[in-house]
Amino acid sequence: MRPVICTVDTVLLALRGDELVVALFKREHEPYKSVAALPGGYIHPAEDLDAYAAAHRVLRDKTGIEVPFLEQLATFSGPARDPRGWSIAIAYYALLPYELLAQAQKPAMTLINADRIHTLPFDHKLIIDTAVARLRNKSQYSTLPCYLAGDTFTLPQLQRIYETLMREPLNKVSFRKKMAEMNALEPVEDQMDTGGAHRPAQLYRLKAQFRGNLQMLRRGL
Amino acid sequence: MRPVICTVDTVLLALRGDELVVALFKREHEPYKSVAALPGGYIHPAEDLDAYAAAHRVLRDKTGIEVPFLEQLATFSGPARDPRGWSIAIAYYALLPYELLAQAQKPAMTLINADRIHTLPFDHKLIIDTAVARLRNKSQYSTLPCYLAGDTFTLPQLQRIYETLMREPLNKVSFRKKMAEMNALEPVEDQMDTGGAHRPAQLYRLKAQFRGNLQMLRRGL
DNA sequence: TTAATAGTGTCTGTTAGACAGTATGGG
DNA sequence: CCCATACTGTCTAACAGACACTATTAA
Repeated sequence: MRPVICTVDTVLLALRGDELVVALFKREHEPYKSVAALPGGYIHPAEDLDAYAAAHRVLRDKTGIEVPFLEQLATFSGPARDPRGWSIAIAYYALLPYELLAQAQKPAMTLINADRIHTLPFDHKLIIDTAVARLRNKSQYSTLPCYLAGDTFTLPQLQRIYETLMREPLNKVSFRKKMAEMNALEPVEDQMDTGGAHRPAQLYRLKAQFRGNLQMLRRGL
Repeated sequence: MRPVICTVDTVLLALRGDELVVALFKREHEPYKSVAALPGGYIHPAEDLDAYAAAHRVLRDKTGIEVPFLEQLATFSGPARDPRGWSIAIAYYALLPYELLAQAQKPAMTLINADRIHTLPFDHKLIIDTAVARLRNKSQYSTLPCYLAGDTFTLPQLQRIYETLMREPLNKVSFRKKMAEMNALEPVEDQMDTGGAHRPAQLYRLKAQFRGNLQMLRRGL
């Protein structure tokens, strides 16, 4: 009886303008060698404390980045998803600011629109679709989209991020009330947005206690 | 290099009166032989189409029941959770009406209050706590609690189930508006609740298209 | 008729959101 | 001063929930 193949796969997401992109990497090994696919790899029992640590390791190795947000998505399994045999992929999704992803550009990496995925090896299309659905869903009632902004950001910038994810315009007054209600942001003292010929906006950052975590709204946006 | 141990564990939940109970089974094998724990077992690659099918098989074997609702919860992993070595448990949670669970009573099965879990083998306390938190959370905005009622039920019965899960009284008018908004229930023709000396209630059932699925509310209860 | 619970209409306080006003920078 | 965008106060409409009223059964 052949053992079950145990892997982790990660969906690394960022916002490039108003486009949600996912990072694919040219595969170094068979199967599907040199085809673009989600970054993933075998679990290393000798090295990994758990699957979360394995996902972190995979992303660190492929991108050199310590991602600010990484969460388990779901586990995909079965005999057909991997030609090597019956396999398990514990899938994670990670969010990061586009600037961070762009400056760590690796030759094997390509960014593609996460809403227009066509054919990919394994069941990676299904995994990406699941991750995007989860991100869009959680955006309705949590601080999740903050991880797609930089370390500091203005409320108008953040609102544009939410609007892009939710694909609908949001009311400015309500949006600010909801952000205040979550109580997860703090103003950055004496700092303002660089910008054009107009009033600068207050800069904010996630409070330290919420970095890596999420804060939920009782009622969504 | 020893292979990763691949298992599924299932959290079988039911409402006994106003008490949420989880089914534990006396273990047949080492480790923790004859200790009560979550029903689970190895994935059988030759037999299981995927981990979901394995969870269904485990529950069928232990209880003889085809559970009406089964959903993946999360995957737990690491070197310490199982004394046999580095392991993965793909955890599922299942809901069913208490009557169904009670009539399939097996000698190895015990039902314990899901809110008062103390020590259990492996990380089964963590898995149960995660399942209960998920159930309570999804109860706020979905049809999930319907699977704890029988095939047919009245709205007052269903409201009591929601109230038990959410641990707060609900407004009758609002509750009914929300149930209507989800549009997932249909009245059962010409049938009324058996009961006492009072007006009988209309019986409802989940529409066929929603059995095994969930319907979500845009804004919670 | 009474008791008991099912189901519904009405009113009220809260909240979401439209709108328009003020604030504050550069040109 | 003008323009553009940030922020905020006000008003209105929608919604949630309290309350009470009607409906329907058994005894």
